[in-house]
Amino acid sequence: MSVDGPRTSVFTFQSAVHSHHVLRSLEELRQKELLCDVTVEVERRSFRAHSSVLASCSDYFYTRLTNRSRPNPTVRLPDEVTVEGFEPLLQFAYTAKLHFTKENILEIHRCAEFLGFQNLDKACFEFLVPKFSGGGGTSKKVKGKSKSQASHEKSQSICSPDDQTPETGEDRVPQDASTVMQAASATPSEESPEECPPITNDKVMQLDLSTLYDDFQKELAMDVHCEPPTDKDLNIASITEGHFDQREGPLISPTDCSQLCPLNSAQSSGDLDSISGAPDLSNIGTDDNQVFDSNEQTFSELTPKDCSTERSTVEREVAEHLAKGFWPDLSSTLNEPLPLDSIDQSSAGNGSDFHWLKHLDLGAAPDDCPFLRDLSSNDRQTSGGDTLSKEDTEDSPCMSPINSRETSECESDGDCAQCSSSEQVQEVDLPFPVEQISSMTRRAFLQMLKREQLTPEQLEFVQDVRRRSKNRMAAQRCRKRKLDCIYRLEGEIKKLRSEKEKLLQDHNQLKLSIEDVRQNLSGLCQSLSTDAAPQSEQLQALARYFSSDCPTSVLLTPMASPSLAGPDQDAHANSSLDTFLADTCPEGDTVALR
DNA sequence: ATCTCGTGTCATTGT
DNA sequence: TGACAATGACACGAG
Repeated sequence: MSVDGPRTSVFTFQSAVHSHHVLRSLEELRQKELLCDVTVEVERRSFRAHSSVLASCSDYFYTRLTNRSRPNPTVRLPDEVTVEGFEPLLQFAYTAKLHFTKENILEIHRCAEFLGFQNLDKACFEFLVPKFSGGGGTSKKVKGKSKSQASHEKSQSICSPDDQTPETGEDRVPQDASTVMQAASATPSEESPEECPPITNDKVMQLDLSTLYDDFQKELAMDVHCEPPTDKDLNIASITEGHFDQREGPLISPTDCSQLCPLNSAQSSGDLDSISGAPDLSNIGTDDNQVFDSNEQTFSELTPKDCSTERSTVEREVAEHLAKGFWPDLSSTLNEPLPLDSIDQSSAGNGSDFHWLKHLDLGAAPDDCPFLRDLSSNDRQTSGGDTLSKEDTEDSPCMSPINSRETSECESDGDCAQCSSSEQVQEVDLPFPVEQISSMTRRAFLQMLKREQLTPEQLEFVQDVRRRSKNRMAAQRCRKRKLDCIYRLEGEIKKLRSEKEKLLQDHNQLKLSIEDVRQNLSGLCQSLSTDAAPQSEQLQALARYFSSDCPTSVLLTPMASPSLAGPDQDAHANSSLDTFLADTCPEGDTVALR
């Protein structure tokens, strides 16, 4: 390995707002009908637009617009496309926001399918359409329920795939929506109207992939890193937000707040648990978002047992789904903490268990995230601040992994290690929140131990908690790395396979070329040997060679350069093959021939 | 009943 | 030498 000298760092500047600016400018241009170069006619209505935007969003427009030579074309859409379905899609193309209602979602879906609108089908319709057309349902994924409860629910909610709603006729369902699908397909008689109220007309949902950028408009995200860049480089532009506009509707029980989380694993539970202690999130929901003000109030008035004013489960699941879509790599980043030096030590008390939240600019947009907003409500209800009471830890699954989740997981099994750990928390009666232990810096931890004058029992417990917590996170990182490694290797395998494929194709191509050259040379030698009969023995041999499949080496000896004349040139025969080939063929072919 | 997957924990090793 | 991170191995619960 050689060292070529001082390493040159490569820096990358990436604007987090550029693409949004472009899109917004295009929308402004469209509104002013500036630079619009295409007219779309739908049901006798005309829409001016930019062909490049349409073509980039829709396969249909791509095909029609790229094949046109005439400037400023008019695209008349067939009857299959209606204004009701097309207008929101056009809006989406320019804003990344899809406004829809229960009434027009099917129409939009139909038009989107017809027009081949990208970035919508999987992310949106596969979930939303069956959701709305099926009348909604309750998620059976409720953490912490006893086995008997779960099996009871299972027996009630599971139905065969054949029961899927006829509107969709699709078997493919996103994994995260599978439970929804099952619930949605239940017959009305199986559903309690209190649990699954239908979504009414006045609930307009907004699929918003861009609004967050407004908050970042004056910010620039700068990734400065040395090559090679890694996936740890957080691109702020990948963060999007979800808007879930809702003016009325039941809310979910706070005791069931596991449903609020867009993630459906114990990990998510753990991460959400930690949110309750996050000061950054304590203000979530206090924003003056007009749409949500009423809900905030409703939430704050909720008692844990009061389900009468719960938000529609359907809407909640829709909101979850939207939020999940907005943070597509949220799950993948859950296990990946930021580098320690990137975490503000002042906020270390927030708990590193929710390090994934650090990937989000909560200060910029948390209030607009439906599930985070809801969490804040639960947060207020359950924790009420930094310190957690025993009641809190017992009642809500949205607590720290140590204090609550482990407790909630063990409802059916009272003597597991987690339960004993939880009980120990109560026994040792720590003078500080136990969730702080793992997130503190070592120095702060030691200072706290010194300050608090803990008993040996407390000390042992605290150190044990810290060790386990650190190890837990390390295990998560380790597994994430493993998975990343697997994915990377799979990618490399794929790449190598395609390279191999390409090389084989090249090989075959070269074989054909060789055959062509052989035939050409054969013909050439034939004609030469006819013209110069006395000296043509070698040429005839050459012709025989080129007309046969003999390996080149076999014929090296009789071969001679046609440029040489006279009997004494035999001496040069062997050495002149290269000259001959070089004269006859391009260099590449020479190599291939030999 | 069995398998798979995700996760927490422990023990060990290297830094 | 102690703290910590990484990782293999194991256990456990859920589906």
